[in-house]
Amino acid sequence: MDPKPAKLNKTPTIRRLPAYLHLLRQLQELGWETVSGTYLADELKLDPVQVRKDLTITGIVGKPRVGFRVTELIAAIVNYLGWNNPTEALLVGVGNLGSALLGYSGFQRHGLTIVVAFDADPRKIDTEVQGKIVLSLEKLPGLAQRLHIRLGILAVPAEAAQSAAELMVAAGMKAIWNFTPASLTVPAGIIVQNEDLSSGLAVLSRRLSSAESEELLP
Amino acid sequence: MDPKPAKLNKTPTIRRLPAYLHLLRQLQELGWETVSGTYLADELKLDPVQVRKDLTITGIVGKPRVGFRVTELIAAIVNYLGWNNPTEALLVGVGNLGSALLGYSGFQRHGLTIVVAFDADPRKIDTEVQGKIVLSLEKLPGLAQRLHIRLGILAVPAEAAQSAAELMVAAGMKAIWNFTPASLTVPAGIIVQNEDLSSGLAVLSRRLSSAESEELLP
DNA sequence: TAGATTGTTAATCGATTAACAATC
DNA sequence: TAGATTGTTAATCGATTAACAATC
Repeated sequence: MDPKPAKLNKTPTIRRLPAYLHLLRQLQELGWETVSGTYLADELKLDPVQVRKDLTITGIVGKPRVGFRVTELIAAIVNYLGWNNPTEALLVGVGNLGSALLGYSGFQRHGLTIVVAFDADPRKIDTEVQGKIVLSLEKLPGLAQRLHIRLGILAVPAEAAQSAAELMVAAGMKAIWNFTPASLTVPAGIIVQNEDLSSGLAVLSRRLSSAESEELLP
Repeated sequence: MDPKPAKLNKTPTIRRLPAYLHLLRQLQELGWETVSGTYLADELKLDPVQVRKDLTITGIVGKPRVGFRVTELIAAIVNYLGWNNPTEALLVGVGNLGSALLGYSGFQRHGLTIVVAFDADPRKIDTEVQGKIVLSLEKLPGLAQRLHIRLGILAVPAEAAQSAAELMVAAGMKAIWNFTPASLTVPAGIIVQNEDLSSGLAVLSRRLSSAESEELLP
């Protein structure tokens, strides 16, 4: 028994796993049976040591001189991420971004299905967007509980984010995937995963302006 | 002159700046003239020391017992990120995600305008999506050069990502904002910023399944 | 003034990278 | 076998957190 309970977070590694997975699936289609960590590193512009270390998290061991079995590695990553057992989610906010998320086929491939969407705008209510029905927000609590949905995707305007989050929590959501720039306040134990485009844009903007100044004085 | 040229990367700090900015703008609307780092930390669930350290990157200094001037801080962040001088971009791939990006008003607010979109699908060509004209990919090189666009947003299917990226580079793009799961190979000096939803989903999935196992054995 | 808040220096923590023995 | 590749231990690097003097 450790005095400190061992964090075991490994977020940077987890973030890289989908890239490994994507590449491995391509290799699998090409008929590769094994692949070396070195090769994966090359393709993904990563350090080979980092690749090997990352892959240990899945529990897979490779063979020296040979590498890793492609099929086995794919299964291990998918399993580690829980992408083999289906998760159902609801979505709140059917604007531009919300509609795109509704129709995004990438989620399906990772075991995530958005089963229903909600919006406050009467013109959208009871229509279908991307083949998914859009309901009034009032129906959220009842439906969420009946369908045992515990993941909510939040894509409303920033001003509406906190109240929508509260509605979600009251309706039993255990996790909120927050696509708004708002910082949500939720009870302890509720998972909030922020996915904000503007932080990516911030990094990109800085890199662009650094590149510019280097052009001038190289 | 340093022997090592000083990295000065600070990506984690840069990623947090948009959150400060969003909150500061809210406070400004409420009429706040000054705000303490402690308060910002509280609202954003960050460490106060981290907030103060982050803000130093903008060059702004606060007053003990008072805090920071809201307007000044907003201006400093906007300026640091280069969000006050407009950037024009083109977008390739007008699928679900591409359409959402075309219509995403958040970019506008950060000085980024998508001026034109391109797609390979003849049914989309010469239509308007979100008020933006969609052109044939063939027209990209000529138009990009004429308009001096140097940022390309990539939202095509993964299989088409590499060739679209090459087209962009050939047309003079200095940076590619890559919304596909593909790992792009580009010449040295070209900036690639990956923005992959699946890495966010990976983190969320792990957090969800950890939470589940804790439910069983608390 | 007293004390809340700042900016900075030092300590801690975690992730990446380097070095290397094991092995197929 | 020889050597490419693995897994692991140690060193380095960078970011976060703690401690604290300065100051309004």
